[in-house]
Amino acid sequence: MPKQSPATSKAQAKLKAPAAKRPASQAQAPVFNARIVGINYDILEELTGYAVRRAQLSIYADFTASLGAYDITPQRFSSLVIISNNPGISQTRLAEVMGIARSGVVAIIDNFEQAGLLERQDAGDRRAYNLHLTKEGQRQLEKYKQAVKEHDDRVSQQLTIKERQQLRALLGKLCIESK
Amino acid sequence: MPKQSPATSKAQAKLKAPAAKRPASQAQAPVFNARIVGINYDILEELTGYAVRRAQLSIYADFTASLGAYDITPQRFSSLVIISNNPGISQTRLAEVMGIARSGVVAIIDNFEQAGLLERQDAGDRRAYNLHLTKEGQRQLEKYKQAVKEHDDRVSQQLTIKERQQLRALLGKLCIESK
DNA sequence: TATTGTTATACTCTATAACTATA
DNA sequence: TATAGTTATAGAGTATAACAATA
Repeated sequence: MPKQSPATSKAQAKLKAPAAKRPASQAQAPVFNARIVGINYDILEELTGYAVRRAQLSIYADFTASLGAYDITPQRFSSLVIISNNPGISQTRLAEVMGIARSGVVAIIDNFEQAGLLERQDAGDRRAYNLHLTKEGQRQLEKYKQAVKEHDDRVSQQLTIKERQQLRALLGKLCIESK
Repeated sequence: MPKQSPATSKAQAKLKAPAAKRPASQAQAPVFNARIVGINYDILEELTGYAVRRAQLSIYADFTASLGAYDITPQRFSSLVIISNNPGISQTRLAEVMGIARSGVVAIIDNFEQAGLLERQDAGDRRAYNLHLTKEGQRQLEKYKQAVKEHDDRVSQQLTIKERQQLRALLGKLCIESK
C-alpha cells in the first residue's frame, strides 16, 4: 500500500474544522461591492481579467454564505462531483483534473474519508487507490448539488437561460492560444 | 499620526519578497487544463460559478506567467491603478474598494512605499493618510499597464472586441439581487 | 465613542521537495 | 528509475481582534 494503510493513520490525519461563520464585529470585512460610486477604475473597467475576478469573488462569497450550513467549499464540491461521476479515479488524476498539486488532494480526501463520504479502494496497482463515494457520500452530494444549484441560480438570476449559456461559452474561449 | 510615523517603522515593516518563478521539478503542479478528455464533469458544466472559477484560475496563471518579470500581482496592480486614478484615497477607502480588510492593505502599501512607488501623505485628519503615487510609481504603473494589456489581450484573443464587451456585461450582471 | 492605521495571530490554500512503497 | 500517495514545510492571502492616536 501507498506508505500507510487507509484504515489507520491516513484518515486520522489532522483535518481542519468546518470553519464556522464568524460574526463581523466591526465589519471591516469582505464584501466585494460590485462597483463603488465615486471611484475611477480606469483601465480596470476594460480588462476581461478584472471582470472575471470580481465576478468570481462575488460568487465565492455567495457560495460560502449559501452553503455555510454544510461543510463544503467550491473546491470540495467539485471533488465530490468528479469522483461521483468518475468512480475509481486516482488521487493523482483528480489532482490533475482539479489543477492542484497531488499533495493538496490528500487533505481533501482524508477529510471526506473520515466523514464517511468516500473510500480509498484497492486499485490493481498497489501504489494507488481507486476513489469511490459511499452511499452516504452520494446522499450528501445530492443535498449539496441541490443547494449549489439554488446558489448558482440566484447568482445568475439577472441572466436569461440563453445568456447563461452564452456566458459559459464566452468564458470557455478564454485562455486559448491560437498558436 | 496613526500610531507610528510613515518614515520610520512603517515602511521598514517586513515585506515579502517578489516570489520568483520556481522551476517545476517534478511537474506535479498548477496547470489548470481547461477541460480534460475522458472526464465527466456532470453538473459542473452547467454552473456559472464553475465556469467563472475555471476562467479565473486560467487567467491568473497567465497573469503571473506574463508579469513574472515585475513584482506585481492582480491585487497589487489594481491597488496602483485605483490609487493613481483616485489620488489621496485613504487606506480604509482602498480596502473597501478592493474588498479586503483594512489590515490587508497595510502590507500592500508598506511594500509600495518602501519600493518608492507611493507616499503616505498628510491628510487633514491626523489619523489618516492620503495615498499618492510618486513619479516613479506612475512610471512603473505605465509599464505594468502595458504588460497587463498585452496579457489581457492574449487571454481574450479568441473573442472579438464585441464579444469581450458582451462578456464583461454579462459578468457585471452576476450576483445582483432582484429583491 | 467612533474611526484610522496598525499589529498580533490564525487559518486556508496550495506549492515544492523529499520520503515510502510499490512498479 | 519512475510513479502514487504521503509528509514536512513554507509562503501568500486574508480574516478577526485588540490597540494607539486622533476625532
